[in-house]
Amino acid sequence: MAELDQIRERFILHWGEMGSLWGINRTMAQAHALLFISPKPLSANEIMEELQISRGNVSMALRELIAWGIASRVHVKGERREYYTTEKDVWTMFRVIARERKKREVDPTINVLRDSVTELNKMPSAEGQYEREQLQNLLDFFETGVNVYKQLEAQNPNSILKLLGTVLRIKNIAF
Amino acid sequence: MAELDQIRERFILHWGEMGSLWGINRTMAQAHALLFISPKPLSANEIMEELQISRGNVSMALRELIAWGIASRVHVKGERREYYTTEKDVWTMFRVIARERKKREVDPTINVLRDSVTELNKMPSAEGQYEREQLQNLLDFFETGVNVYKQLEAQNPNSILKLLGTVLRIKNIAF
DNA sequence: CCAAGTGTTCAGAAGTTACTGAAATAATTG
DNA sequence: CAATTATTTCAGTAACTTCTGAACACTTGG
Repeated sequence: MAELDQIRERFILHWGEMGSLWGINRTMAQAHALLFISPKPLSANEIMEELQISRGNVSMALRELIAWGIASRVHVKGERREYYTTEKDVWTMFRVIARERKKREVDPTINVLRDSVTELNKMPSAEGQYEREQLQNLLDFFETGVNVYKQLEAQNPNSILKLLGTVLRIKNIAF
Repeated sequence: MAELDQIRERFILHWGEMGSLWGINRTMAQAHALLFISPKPLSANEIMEELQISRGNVSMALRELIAWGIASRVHVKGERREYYTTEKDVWTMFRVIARERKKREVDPTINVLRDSVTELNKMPSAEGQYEREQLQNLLDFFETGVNVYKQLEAQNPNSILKLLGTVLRIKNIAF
């Protein structure tokens, strides 16, 4: 049992570190890891205890996870307090994260690039030539990415696997 | 000309913000943006001036960019000081970034997951059942990702585009 | 309608990361 | 080889982010 706890803890700590590298705060990532490997929904108190953090911090981390769409409140019958759980299917979880990151990061970037290119196109042709090209290339890259994303978004996890399988097979033939 | 500067600045600031969200420090991302849209290599002095940051900060940001493999020193003939430039091809740039992030983030995660699953498999079968399943799923996900990455890594930018094209077409037939 | 349990918010404290500027080091040149 | 210029390093500080804990709000059971 101590063994199991140790493995859980290692995973939780690691996931927390990864979160930091990804611009997600450590506690939030840890709470996510904890919910992800817990067979049952947990109460705020249990999370508090497991992660050794304050009540307020738990409340904020859960709020954020819910805002991201990867955790949710669960009512347990006959229980007064709220319980929390997280998306358990890995593919769905990453799809949700991808959607959110696209919205927060990619879409605004595309807007900036599009506006910039439009502005640059209005300018005397000699000026800002190089800048125009580079920003256009970046824009094309992001737009291609968004197209691929949109196609994948519509698939269920199994279809995605099949598609990936196809890509890999094609590659093997071609090279 | 003021117009052009304004567009450059907007892009640089935005790229800096994106960097922060991605766990890359703002200055580093700004320096990268600046080099990316500059037709010619820039000296540390010029970067300092453009971004209004200290000499030391420029030095550190460049060191990091070089460590990531997306910027490099350039010797300009007859010039004493060093000049710096960045990978100008967008696809190559993202390939380099992907390789680096895989090394820093994905590989260590896979190691943790693999070890954890191995440990859990040694335990009495009833214990840690759920944890085992969840970590195994996560591991499978990352391993699939790495496989896809490895296939794509070997391609030149054009092949990647073709592959993506194929994927999108297949999708249209299947749905 | 009070006491106990739960959840939220937020000001300030603690912790972390980024930046400056000065000193050290290195490279170049007359 | 001394003077000049360029670059790196790093201690200390500034800026920013996260976390705590106390105040408040709400619910429920007695």
